[in-house]
Amino acid sequence: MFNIRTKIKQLLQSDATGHEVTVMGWVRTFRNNQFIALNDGSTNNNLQIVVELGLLNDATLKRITTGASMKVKGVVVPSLGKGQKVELKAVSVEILGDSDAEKYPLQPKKHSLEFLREVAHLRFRTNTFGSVFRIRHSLAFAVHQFFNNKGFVYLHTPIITASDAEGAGEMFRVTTLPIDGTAPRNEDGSINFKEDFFGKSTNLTVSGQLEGELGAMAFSEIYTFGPTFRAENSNTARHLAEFWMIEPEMAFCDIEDNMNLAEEFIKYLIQYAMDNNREDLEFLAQRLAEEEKQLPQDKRSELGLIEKLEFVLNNSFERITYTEAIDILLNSPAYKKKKFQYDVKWGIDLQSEHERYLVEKHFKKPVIVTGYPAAIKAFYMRLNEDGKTVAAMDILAPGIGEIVGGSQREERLDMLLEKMKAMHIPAEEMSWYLDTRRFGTVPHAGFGLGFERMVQFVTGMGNIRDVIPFARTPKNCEF
RNA sequence: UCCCGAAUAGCUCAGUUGGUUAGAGCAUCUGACUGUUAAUCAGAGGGUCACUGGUUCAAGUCCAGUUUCGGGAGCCA
Repeated sequence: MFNIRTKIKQLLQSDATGHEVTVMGWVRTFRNNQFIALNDGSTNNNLQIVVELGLLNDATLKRITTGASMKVKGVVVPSLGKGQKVELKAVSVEILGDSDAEKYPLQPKKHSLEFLREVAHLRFRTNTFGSVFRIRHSLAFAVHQFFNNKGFVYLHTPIITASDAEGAGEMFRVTTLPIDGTAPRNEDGSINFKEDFFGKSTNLTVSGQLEGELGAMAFSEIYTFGPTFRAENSNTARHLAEFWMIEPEMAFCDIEDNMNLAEEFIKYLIQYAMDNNREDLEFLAQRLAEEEKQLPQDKRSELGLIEKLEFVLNNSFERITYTEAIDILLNSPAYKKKKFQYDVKWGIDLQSEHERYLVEKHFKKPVIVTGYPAAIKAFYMRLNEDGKTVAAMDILAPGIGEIVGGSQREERLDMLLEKMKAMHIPAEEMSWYLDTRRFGTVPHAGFGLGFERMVQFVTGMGNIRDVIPFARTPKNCEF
């Protein structure tokens, strides 16, 4: 029975009138006992339903409240009022689900993002989150389209892993053992994980990369796109305990190819949203512009959201080495005026303030930094000729910080073993990983792109909790 | 986790040097109006001032602790 439904987006796209349609959706507002603004989530634009006097009895009129769902059959007519080209003259109205106006939390007015986070189960019904999550969908779809077009194999790497050698952060333990202190013990008092479900200690994945490399060593190019878990006690606007990450891994590929792919990928995603989510981007751009009016002039962005995205599309990312980045920082007015809280010298890890200076002040566009000191990067990154830097690359985006982290991998077995020993990574447990270097090793590279950070960049949303449907952060696991 | 700030009606906020009955706009409810665009007009209801303890004749207001949220930092994507 529901296939007779016309989507509101489709209806509003056409100027055609005179025909009868059936629409279904949720009431945004009901004005004047006569005009219903109906929304079905296909677009932020509401369909105006005109209910003529006498069509409905008082009891039914009272049930048309904000949030109520309904099925409306009517005739599409040119609108007499301003604000919309066409409207629906109702022939019949059926309330599908009532919404108690006294209890429904959403009002036809502006709500704070903080408040809407507390009603995340209903915030999809707002314009802002409607736009954000339609764009999120588009970007996810574009991820698959991009890699599929290039012949990459989508590889599902495991969510539960026994590997704790990655060092990408604190992990969530996965166990079926009791937590009340009665778990089986070894003689030395430690927990006996041989009795656990998998017969060993297991965690939620912090990265699919190592498994991804195994795939690349057969399919040449793979990518993963799945949830990732970090048990870090991070309380910021750009960290989640559960987030989605895209990790391509390419055989026969060096750091240069890796950078090229990452830049092309990011631009592809932006272009896809520009082509397919124009209305939603325009809505968010306007929302941002209004928000910025509250700020003092020096805090406002130079570019609007759409201009920012166009600028990124039309300009190459700046590519510099870590050593060059350090030099720029050392020669910067900010450094000379001692504006940096953290000192700058070769060998340090770049701090947020340093990254922001490079991206937002110096280059004013996305920057790819390569050739980091080996000591501050992961064991699997390939050692450069100089013997002290590795073929790592981080892409830094304005307002977001690190959006991509990647590297060419160390494919030389002896070098890799040496590095693992130096970094106290148990080679025995990683034997399956090392096999790729033992049997037909090839130069290869890959990167990880934080999906939510990408959504943040495209939508302009300042807090990562507002670009994932249900955020998991320290002390918060609602819904 | 660290630094700073905040928590008052369903929402957004005001509340003076501590002072007796805690306010506004919007929302809600009732009525009016009926081509409205966050409709408008009139009226009404609505409060554990985050929580726990303390100081005081008296605490929304001062102090301590806790919780949560926001801004910044660290860890990172």
